[in-house]
Amino acid sequence: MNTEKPHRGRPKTLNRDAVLNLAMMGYWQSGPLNVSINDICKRAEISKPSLYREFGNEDQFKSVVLDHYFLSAFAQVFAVIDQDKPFNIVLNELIELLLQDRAALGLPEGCLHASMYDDHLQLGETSARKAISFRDEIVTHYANWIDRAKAKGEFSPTIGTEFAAQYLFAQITNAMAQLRRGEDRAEIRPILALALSVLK
Amino acid sequence: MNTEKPHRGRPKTLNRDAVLNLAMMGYWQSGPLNVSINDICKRAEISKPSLYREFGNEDQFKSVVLDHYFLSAFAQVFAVIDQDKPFNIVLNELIELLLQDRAALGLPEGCLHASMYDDHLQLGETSARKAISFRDEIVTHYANWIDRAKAKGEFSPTIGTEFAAQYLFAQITNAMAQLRRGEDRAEIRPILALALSVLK
DNA sequence: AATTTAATATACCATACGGTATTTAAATAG
DNA sequence: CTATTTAAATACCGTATGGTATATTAAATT
Repeated sequence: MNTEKPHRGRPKTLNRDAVLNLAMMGYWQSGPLNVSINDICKRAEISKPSLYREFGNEDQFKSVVLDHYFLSAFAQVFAVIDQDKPFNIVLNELIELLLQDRAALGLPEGCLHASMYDDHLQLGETSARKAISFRDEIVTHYANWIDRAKAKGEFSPTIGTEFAAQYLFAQITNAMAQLRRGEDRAEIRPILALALSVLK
Repeated sequence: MNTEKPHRGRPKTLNRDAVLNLAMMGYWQSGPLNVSINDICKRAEISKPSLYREFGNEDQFKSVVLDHYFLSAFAQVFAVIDQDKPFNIVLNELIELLLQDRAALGLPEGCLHASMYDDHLQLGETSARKAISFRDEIVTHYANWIDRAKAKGEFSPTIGTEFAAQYLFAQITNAMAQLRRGEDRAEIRPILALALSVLK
């Protein structure tokens, strides 16, 4: 489906989605503070004014890239969590998803959102707020999952839901940071598994 | 004690220790990637050539600052661990030390070594190697502590020492990262406590 | 007092950054 | 064909970076 209706001026050649994908991969791979606008323009073969016209400034651009990541890459995590399976099963599937071999899929290590949340104090206002608000969304999603598990008697009612969700987020963020540092999956997996075993 | 023996040329006015302290605080506060040589020279009121003459290049300088941090700030951690007290007691004291109110002491949040280890892929060769080698030293120190606890029957013999030490390092690094992000101690403490409770 | 040595400060280098003023190209509307 | 609208590309701006060549200054030795 082509939604573009003929406009008046010179037709745009900038492929918004392609640029977002490329930038997402760059930030994901190298960290959101280690890829410059110049880099992105060079790799996307567009001019800087084109990027600025389309996205505003660097801060707003990063924010949109984070949106893009959240929709395209993070959705899988929610898909696993939202399954109607026993808590422990889903937890194991989640660990496997997070620690799967990325190189084989052509994807960078770690999690772009985790990196942006980690660096949010050095980011611009727009992207920092977005990173924080996505964190809240993720934690809430975890909390809903835990509440459902509690209702099914699959989760200890003595652990507060909100706290358990924050704990889950902290442990997963930690594992993602380890991955991004290039640590070995074989070392990360048992650490994450042990840390999350207290929720079983 | 004044170890300086009269040299031939102009006497140096650069106070090496003062510069190292100042740089350590800067890197500790803002992260090792977010303080420039220009910044440090301005704040220390020295010229750039003076700093380069004394320390080589930025990478080597950061490496020496990390040494300085390790000696001056990290020693407390080892002091707590090396106490001859029951494992659980020492573990609690360690948590308290790590999560003490830094602002009251005029110290930055987080841990400079943890930050440098976290960012070691973006650092120069010398400082990256030092960060890694300090990590190994820390993990070894943890391992020795755990072995002593095992000998006293205060630590489960079913958990591998090396793995437990890595787990400890990962959890503490995680808590330090949370502190540096400005998260609330009241949220961090129970997370760390729960994660480390599996070692009891 | 003249000379040597080493540390200092000034001023600069090339490079890269985020961001933009200005010109040029491509389409539609009259 | 001309005017208008929109997007593109070139070339530039000010600022900051890590790093250094050069000149100057201050002490110790001769």
